[in-house]
Amino acid sequence: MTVTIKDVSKDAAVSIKTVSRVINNEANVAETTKEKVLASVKKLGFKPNKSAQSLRSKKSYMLALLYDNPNKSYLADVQSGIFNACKSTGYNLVIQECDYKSNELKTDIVKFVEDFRIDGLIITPPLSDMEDFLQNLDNHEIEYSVIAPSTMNPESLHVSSNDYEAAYSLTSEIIKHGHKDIGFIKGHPKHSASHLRFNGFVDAIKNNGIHSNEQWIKQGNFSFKSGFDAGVEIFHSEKIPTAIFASNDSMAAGIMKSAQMKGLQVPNDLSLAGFDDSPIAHQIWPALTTVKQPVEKMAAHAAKILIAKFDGLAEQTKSKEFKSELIVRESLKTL
Amino acid sequence: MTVTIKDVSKDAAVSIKTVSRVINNEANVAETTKEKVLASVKKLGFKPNKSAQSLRSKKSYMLALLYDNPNKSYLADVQSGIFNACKSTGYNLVIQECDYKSNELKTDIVKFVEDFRIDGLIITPPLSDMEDFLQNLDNHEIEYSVIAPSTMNPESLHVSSNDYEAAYSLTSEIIKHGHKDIGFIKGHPKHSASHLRFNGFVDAIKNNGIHSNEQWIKQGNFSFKSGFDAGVEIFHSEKIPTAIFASNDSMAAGIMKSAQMKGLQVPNDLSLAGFDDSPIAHQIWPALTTVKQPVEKMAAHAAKILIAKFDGLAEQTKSKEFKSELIVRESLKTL
DNA sequence: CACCCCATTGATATCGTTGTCAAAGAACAT
DNA sequence: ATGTTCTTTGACAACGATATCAATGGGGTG
Repeated sequence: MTVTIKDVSKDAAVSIKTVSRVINNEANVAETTKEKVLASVKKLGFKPNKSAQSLRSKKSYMLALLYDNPNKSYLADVQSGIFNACKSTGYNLVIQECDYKSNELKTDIVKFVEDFRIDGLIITPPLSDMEDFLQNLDNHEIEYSVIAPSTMNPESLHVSSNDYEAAYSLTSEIIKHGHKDIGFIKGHPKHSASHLRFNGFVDAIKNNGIHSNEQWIKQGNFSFKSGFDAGVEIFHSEKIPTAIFASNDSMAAGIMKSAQMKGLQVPNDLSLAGFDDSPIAHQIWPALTTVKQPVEKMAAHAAKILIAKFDGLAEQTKSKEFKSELIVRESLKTL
Repeated sequence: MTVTIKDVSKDAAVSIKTVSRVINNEANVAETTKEKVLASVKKLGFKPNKSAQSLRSKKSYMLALLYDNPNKSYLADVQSGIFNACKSTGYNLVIQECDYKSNELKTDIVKFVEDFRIDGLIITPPLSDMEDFLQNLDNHEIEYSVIAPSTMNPESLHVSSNDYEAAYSLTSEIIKHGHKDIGFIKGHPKHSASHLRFNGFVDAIKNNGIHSNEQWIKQGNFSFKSGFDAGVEIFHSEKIPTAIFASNDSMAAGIMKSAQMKGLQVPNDLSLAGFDDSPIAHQIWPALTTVKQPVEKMAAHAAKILIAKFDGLAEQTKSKEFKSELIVRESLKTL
């Protein structure tokens, strides 16, 4: 029926332990025996039984993705990246939704990891921005890898993005298009990305000698509705900006809705920019100028560095920062 | 450290086999012993080790979701539903992307199931519409549950939706709003949903004594771009319809873009309707009239009937049709 | 009362790996 | 040649569940 390690050991005329050594890449196996074993493995089409490995070695070969209510397209991209990274390694992914506001979050997650014998966690914003949450994982010696725009702990496994620089250059691009009256919608205050993007905006404004108007800077929370509401407020003031930079595309779409309801034409009366290049960015008209992050690649890398650590290959795959790409579309007009 | 079945058996003063019987809900255990065991399980916080169970019983406790390039929000909803259904049962989910056009699809999937010892598959359109693919699974005695608008084989495990009725009533709604010149954008021809939705449209038109204009009926493939292209074509003709019903929201958004580029105002110059209630439906302005399917619930049910079959509870959870809900928003105007 | 049957229970083998530990042999130093 | 160390290998136990099959005992039947 199914081929076991025993069959391979017979075929290769070595002990089962030696086969085990070979398939686990252990040291101290003679090159010739190794080849012999690998030949038999290939010939018989042997695949180690995950359950048996897991039972004996106390590893589950399961990673868990922790998230709290991201937009669906971000989540899908993250998952897709992780799955691709897992594919060849024998690891699997489970998904765990969390509530970052919950008081029991810390204990719940520790319990979750223990109950399901999860080998490691992949953590997305805003959970990745909660220092005490990560500290607690450290205390319990739970392995994790963080996907976040910035990282407080350079020792930890992480992938980051250059949100500050991207926001800076997108703002510069808006200014280059002749805009001087620029509004900004902040993201969810618990996400470090929100602050980085805002800081990038503020510094670009300053360095270009432009005065920013407090009235045009609104607090949002990354949701479509928060963008819409911010738009309504801004368009209510006596003077309105010629361009608005929203911290993500959903909010930018919300602003576009409020603008259109007010009779303002994008981009003729108002230029708009978002962030993330989510599907909506090019499914509305005019399409949004935005910033595209390689989310899928980032997630794949987050999984890879975690798995590399388990397999003792930590030297080869390390924490890394990924660059974003500016995408200029019709929503940004030259004045 | 961790509590095993042995600890429970000691605590409850029974054999490990009896504990096993209790946690697996086997017959022929005296009520009193059962209670005794359950008390110990609770007291010690015992959780069966999945790997050991899996190794001995030859079940993997893993379901796989098969999909081919759906939109991300649909995929996220499906996953979320399945995860919820799995949560309490001890089953896990892995995701497998497929290419329905691939020649090796059939053998690849059989190999995938065998390699990973997947217990059962959950299959989404358009894979669920490929008769020979499903037949092949049957031949290999692979268990699966299908999420699809229609089902050719009433014997199979499936959840379906009432796409025909929903399209019929949405069309009727459009007609009730005074429209007589109505266009239609078909979905991807490999999806049975496309035909059901189209048939619902055609029958509603006919039964209301309205003449349909072939020029306004275009083939799409569910993508934003195909909707956009269809719109460009339609708006090119001498007479344009007063309303267009697109087989999904992405295509409706595409039409909206082409309309706006042509200077047509939605809904004043053109009413629009979509299908699916994807996020974009209410993130554009005017928001789309559409049909909402309980995707998450459907997916959860698909997982449940599969798991119920494994646990020998097939009688309790059966295949089922889910009803969609009409959502009328601003994109539909009364003439 | 003897007999059989069926419900209940347990002792032990088993699933397919990895861990432990010891043995054999090669390599090197003395 | 001898002792020492290091590399390579294998026999067997162990991981924590379920499967097999036999034992026990209470209840029903003739």
